[in-house]
Amino acid sequence: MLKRTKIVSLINADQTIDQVLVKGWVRTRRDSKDFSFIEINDGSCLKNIQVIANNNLANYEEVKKLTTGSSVAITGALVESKGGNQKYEIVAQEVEIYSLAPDDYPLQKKKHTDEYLRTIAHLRPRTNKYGAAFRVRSELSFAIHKFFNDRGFRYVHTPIITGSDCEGAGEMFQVTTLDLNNVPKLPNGEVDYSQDFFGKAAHLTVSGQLNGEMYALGLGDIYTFGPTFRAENSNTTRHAAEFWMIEPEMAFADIYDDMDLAEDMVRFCVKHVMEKCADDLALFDKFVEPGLIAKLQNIVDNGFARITYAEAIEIMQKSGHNFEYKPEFGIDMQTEHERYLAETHFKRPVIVRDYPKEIKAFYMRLNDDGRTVAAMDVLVPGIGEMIGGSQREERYDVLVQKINEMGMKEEDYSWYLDSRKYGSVPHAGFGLGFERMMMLVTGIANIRDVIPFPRTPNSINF
RNA sequence: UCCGGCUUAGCUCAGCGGUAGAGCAAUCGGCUGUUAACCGAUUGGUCGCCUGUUCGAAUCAGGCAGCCGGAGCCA
Repeated sequence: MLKRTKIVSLINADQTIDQVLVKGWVRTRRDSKDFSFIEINDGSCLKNIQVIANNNLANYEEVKKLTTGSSVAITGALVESKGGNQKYEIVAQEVEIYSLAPDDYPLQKKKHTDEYLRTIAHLRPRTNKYGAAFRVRSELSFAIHKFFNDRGFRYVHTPIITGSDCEGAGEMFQVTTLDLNNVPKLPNGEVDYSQDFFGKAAHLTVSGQLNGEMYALGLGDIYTFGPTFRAENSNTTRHAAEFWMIEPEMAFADIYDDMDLAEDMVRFCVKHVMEKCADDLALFDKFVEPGLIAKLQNIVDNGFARITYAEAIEIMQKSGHNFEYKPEFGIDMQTEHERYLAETHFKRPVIVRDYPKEIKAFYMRLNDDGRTVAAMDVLVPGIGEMIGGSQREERYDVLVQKINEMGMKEEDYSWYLDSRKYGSVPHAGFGLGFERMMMLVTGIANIRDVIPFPRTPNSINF
């Protein structure tokens, strides 16, 4: 019994083969006088394999009815092509038709808009662009695991459902089994969560960082890579309600180790995808973001610029550029500022560190100047903030003071404070939005197009 | 959530006060080792929804909805 061969193997074959079996979907069919050209794609690579179906096939009349989107299994000989656009083609000995796609198949042999393809997200993986995007997504995921694994980082699975409503990274989705039409109430009118599944209010995680820190302080170097949820009503090209985040955490590390790790990781992943997905990236370079490959090569070769927040403000003040919001020490940087730094001034990714403490989270380590914290953001051309990280405040007293200063409840963080109470060490980490790195690598400008089935406000189809 | 734009054939769009068009797709036919093949014919639309203005509305006005872009929030 002949085994199926994937098209990627046939495209890259080093010699002809007497008999092969390929299975896939018809992309296009062109009839000739005595035979028909059928292009088959099986998703194993961007390229199609061209099949010659001669009119001596037993079911040739059926073969001539093959439409775009139909599924077939073809047995035949892999031979050198007489045409100019491909090295090999298959001369069919047998064409088995699994299923004929009716004439209302929504994907045509032409370019569709991304907006239209979003309305048929269940079928878009059958297009060149989205096939390429999701092959890259897979390869980029693997690159992340490979990078950390090679460096001895342990992969930690932090919880998706969390009982702490104060992870401090945004609005949360509530998780409940209570009957929303008949919610149990306490005498004071508040919801009686003691009757809920967990006996208290529960939410979907917005970050695994606090949990990740606990494991770094036991295993040394760890990372998480999993889904994250934000109930923010954000309607932009770079926000989704459900996205994947990578959060490494290193014990015995400071902000400089953290920046090195972030830069090394991005450069490793970009290089990996450039090597493994060359055809797919070539498609993006041609149709999605002209200059993409040169941009990525620049990232691999030249690395990131590094400045402090104070220097960033100074650069912008001296730039003569007319900002809508005047850059001054103390402001939270706006999109226009981030874009100016990465796109106009440095023209490459830039790491900004040492932000004013007032605009950053409680767990970031207070610098010796007393007014900035050891936080760093990686700003990327075209995307903005791709990574946010920091050295964590390891001093118990300072951390408690920060918690109180920010009006948070100390008792809510008792387990987190334990890590500073017992054997506290300097440590650092960051969070990287996986989809934003996908946007960087593919040039795809909308986050909805780098997630298989994106979830955004008012949109949860498929 | 705020600001702006868009919504006409299956898809991409034109038409912008006088009663609906093109290209592509689809269907049929022709031609051809073709490359999103090519040539010809045919089919296909309550012009997003509701109200109003007008002799007359796809076209003007108001409301609603959906989508897109920008901003905020962030990853």
